[in-house]
Amino acid sequence: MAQNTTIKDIARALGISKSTVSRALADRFDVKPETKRAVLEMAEKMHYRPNPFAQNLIKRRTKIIGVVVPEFVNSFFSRIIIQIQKVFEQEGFHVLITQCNESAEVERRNLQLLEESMVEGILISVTEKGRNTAYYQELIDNGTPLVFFNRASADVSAGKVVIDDYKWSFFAVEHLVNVRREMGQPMPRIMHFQGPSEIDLSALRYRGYADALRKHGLPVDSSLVIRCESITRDEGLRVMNRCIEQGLIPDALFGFNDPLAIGAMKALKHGGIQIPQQVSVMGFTESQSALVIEPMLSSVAQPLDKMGETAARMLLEKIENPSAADRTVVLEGLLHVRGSSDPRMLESE
Amino acid sequence: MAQNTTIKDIARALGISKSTVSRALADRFDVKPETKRAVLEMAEKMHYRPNPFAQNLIKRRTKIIGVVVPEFVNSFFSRIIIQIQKVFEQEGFHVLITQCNESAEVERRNLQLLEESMVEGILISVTEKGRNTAYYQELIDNGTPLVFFNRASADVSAGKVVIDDYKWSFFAVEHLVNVRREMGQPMPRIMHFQGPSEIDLSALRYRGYADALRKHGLPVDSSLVIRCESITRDEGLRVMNRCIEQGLIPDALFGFNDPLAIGAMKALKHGGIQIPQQVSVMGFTESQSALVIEPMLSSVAQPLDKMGETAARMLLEKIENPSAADRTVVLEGLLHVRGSSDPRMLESE
DNA sequence: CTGAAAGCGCTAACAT
DNA sequence: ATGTTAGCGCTTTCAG
Repeated sequence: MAQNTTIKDIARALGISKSTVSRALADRFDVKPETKRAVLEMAEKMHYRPNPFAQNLIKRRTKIIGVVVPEFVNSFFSRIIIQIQKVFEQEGFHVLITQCNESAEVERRNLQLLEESMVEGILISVTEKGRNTAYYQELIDNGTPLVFFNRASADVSAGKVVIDDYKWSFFAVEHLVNVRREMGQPMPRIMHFQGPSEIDLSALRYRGYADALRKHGLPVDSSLVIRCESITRDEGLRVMNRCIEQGLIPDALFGFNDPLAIGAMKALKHGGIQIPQQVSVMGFTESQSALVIEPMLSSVAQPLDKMGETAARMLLEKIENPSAADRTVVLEGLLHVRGSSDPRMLESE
Repeated sequence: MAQNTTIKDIARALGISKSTVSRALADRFDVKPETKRAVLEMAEKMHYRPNPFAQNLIKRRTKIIGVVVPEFVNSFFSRIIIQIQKVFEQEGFHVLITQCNESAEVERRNLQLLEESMVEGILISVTEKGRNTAYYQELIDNGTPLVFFNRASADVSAGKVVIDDYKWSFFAVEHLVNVRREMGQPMPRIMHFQGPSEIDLSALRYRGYADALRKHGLPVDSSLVIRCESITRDEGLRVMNRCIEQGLIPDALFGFNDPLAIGAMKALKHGGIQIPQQVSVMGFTESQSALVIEPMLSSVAQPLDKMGETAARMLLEKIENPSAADRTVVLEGLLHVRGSSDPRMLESE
């Protein structure tokens, strides 16, 4: 950060006042065109760069927004962030990205960090149900616009961009029921690897699962609902291995997310169990790896680009008009049926 | 961004001068303990938050550093960034992250953006060979410390943290030669999917490949070296499919990176070719998917955490002492041999 | 059209 | 130990 030229330097070099320089630089109408040109030229020549801190101090704007995500090694949030950046950089905003490794404590620290940086708004996908709810509210009350995306806090009134997890879980499980019935199993036993209780979505996706079973006249058997402690491939592997040990082999599996489903597939394949002939597997939140595993994993894809862009625009609106109403936008998902659930899809892979 | 309390407000509330408040807040020794306590209490009560812009304006520091990466959907850079953030947040810095989608033009814009934000330093992994070299140099000359990580620009003198791509490519290919010879092929034909010419590393990894062949008395056959246009799974699939069509089936394949290798595996498997019995496959820059594909992909893992931390500390050093010498740290890789290259590894999967 | 002056919130001499 | 003053770089009245 070398010491830069200031408007004072330009003023002195041109023998005019710094107010005029400031006006010329701001392209105001009340400056003689020649003066304007002279200033612009000199500014160029002297490599003038406005000092954003002096500007912010006056304008009371930072032109920075903050993003808080639970993780970003899974490409899911990375893709959303790319869109967010695209929107905000177009509007001259900087984007401060923080991630909290699924820790509510770090999430809180990140929010504080952003608050201290005087961000003009925050986009957040929450880590744990409830833990920082009061703090989200405090931020909003203190005048920082907040928009939730993907994982929202039910207890806070703010802009939200989500997909209907309940609905798409329902569809996913309905597909599993149908496909197993078409394979000649009228009463398929469908297992669910449930997400951790700290994540709101776990309950939602479970409800979709349970209601789909009920709709099709299948019992909701609690021994087929297994609570996972984390949502990684390793956990999926571990949990499914335990099931296999106990002789608990279902006809289909609906995983809370792709990594869990893929881990389970690994365990099943290792145990000599045929996918999808013996067990149909379905993930959620389609990942890169869904197309790598064999057979390819059926999953619910989410419109990540749209989610990022919608959330970004919503925040932008809130920043420009703080009294704008809080809206909740529900985006559609997309059920991708592949070989892991439906034998008919195997040939095309 | 609500209008916050200022030190002036605190001073007025306490009937003292704002300098004293400032001193008390800065925890200076020359303030009466009671006064200090009173100020701190009042600050707390009034929800005082220092205005960073006023502070920066005086201190001439932004406490922001910028990161520029070519992409971050592949978890590779995400992991490095997490470490970078860890180091800098501990030191009270903010980290501005930008990604350029492998576009040199966007990279340049990002650098300008960071420069305008008056970042105190930049960590960069370059997108394209040569394209912005002059600009990197300009930034350094203008006093912005710059540290390259992973992909460095050979033409610029600056801190660098890399792995020895030549060496580890050499090892990777040597392994392929050995494993094929142990399988009874004295003169294995080893193919290389080369990275795009715009990436410096492409040439390095190719040299490692070629030299390993030479060392073991194998010819470097240019028909076995295929230049890829991008480095995605789809490209790997496309290129290998073309090879198969042409009846060009090697005994082993060394991919520029994991996605290319995985795409190739997909094509080979689809073509009914046995991995590793007929073709041994080796990737580079170990990815998540290496453990998902079957058989699991042999690859060279890079110490991402260490790379992030080392680069961050190097930049920190440069910021604190601009005259510090430019060092280049070469980190060790790790060759992970798995079932995609070595049949003996298949059982343990 | 332009200059002088005030002030954004804060820190740092310089006084006392 | 505290108050006074000046000033960081910029914008914005207010005069002319």
